[in-house]
Amino acid sequence: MSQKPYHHGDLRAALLAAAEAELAEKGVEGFSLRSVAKRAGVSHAAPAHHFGDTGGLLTALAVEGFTRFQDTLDAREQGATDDRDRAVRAGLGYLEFALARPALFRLIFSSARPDYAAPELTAAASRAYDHLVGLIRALGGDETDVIALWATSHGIADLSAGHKMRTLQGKSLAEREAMIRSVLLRCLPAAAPEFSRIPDRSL
Amino acid sequence: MSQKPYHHGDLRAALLAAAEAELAEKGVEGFSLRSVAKRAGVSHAAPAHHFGDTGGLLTALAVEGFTRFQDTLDAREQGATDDRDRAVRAGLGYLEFALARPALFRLIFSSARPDYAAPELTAAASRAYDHLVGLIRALGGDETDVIALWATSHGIADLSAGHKMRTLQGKSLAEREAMIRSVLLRCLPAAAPEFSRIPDRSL
DNA sequence: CTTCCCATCTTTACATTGTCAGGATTACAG
DNA sequence: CTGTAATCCTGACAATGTAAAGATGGGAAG
Repeated sequence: MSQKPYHHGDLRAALLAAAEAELAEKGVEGFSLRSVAKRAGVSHAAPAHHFGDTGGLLTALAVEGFTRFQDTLDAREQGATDDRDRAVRAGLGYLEFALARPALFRLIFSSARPDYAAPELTAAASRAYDHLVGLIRALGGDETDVIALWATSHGIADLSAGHKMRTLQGKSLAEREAMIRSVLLRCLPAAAPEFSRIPDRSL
Repeated sequence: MSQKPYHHGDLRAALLAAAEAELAEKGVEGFSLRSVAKRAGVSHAAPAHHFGDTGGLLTALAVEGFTRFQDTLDAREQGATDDRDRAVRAGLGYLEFALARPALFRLIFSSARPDYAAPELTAAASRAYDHLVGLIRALGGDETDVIALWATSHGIADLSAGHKMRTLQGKSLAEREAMIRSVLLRCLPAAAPEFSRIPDRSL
């Protein structure tokens, strides 16, 4: 049973792992379903039973990608000094994820292959969005503030993932973080006019 | 000579036009070279002589895409009241292009298929970047300001092109522009402290 | 005007890919 | 032990990208 069991046991998870590796190597545009099956050591038609077609597999992978995305942001937000710092850290997490897994980032944000009508995927995406809204609400911000933080974080992340923003690539990590911090701070709702020892959620 | 001349006359341009149509319909990920050849009414191997392979065609298309991108921004910048308004209009042009030609936008900013080492493409991209730097310089801004305006403009455009930012889709056009204007204004270098009748380029 | 060269385009061929249909194997309930 | 359904495989087909070799005609050299 250890060499080649006809029934894999947990092929679905194995295929997802293989798909993630394939994606990381070939990118979304070079992704091959048959190659994924080979990685998992299984026939080329095996994925069909679990995911239907290629879109189904990429949809499932996108769901997993969203949770990993959110995990990265959550990890960064830990240790924030206040709500303001927390929002900035979320933006830095956004970039960290895009640089660590650029292909997965592209899959969930810039690809037409996953089925965004799938309830699991819309749920995963909504969770991430709601989290962002929570960050802004804690600062007393409105819809415009949500757009500002999201767009700026996404822009830095997407351009960096595609190696388009060479200005940032040249800098050291510390210097880079400092620049991004100052950029993100502009996007947050105006700070309390006075030195605020007052609780942030006053309104 | 009007029915089927063996020599097309200007096949290269015809293929580029067909490729743009194909891209608009199928997207980058559904792009087919053979389908492009059919559109141009030519054999499936005809593009090879002019562009080498698919990457070559998409590279040439990306070059054309960058010039159209810049044209859209330039058109929007016309009629700006001052340098500050001009930078904001550039951002709105960024979005306008992404919404008008989402697939072309993805091709030049979020695809791995064009060859970004090709000198024509790097030149076209550099022109767009240099233009952005000029906008910020006119406002007395620095590198951080360039990143801020670019990232925010790109984020709004990319998320809108992918229909990810539903908040903006719901709004009317006027309301949408107003929100984006206020977001972009945050990214620009701090305004002159006093009511400025003074020429902007004083420094 | 004729001849020859070569850019242009076609035809043919092959490997790869996604998807479907049908068959083989195994787990599991009765 | 037996039958059923889930799981996985084999085989086939159309579409695709790419390379090789042939067909066509424009244009220069004589």
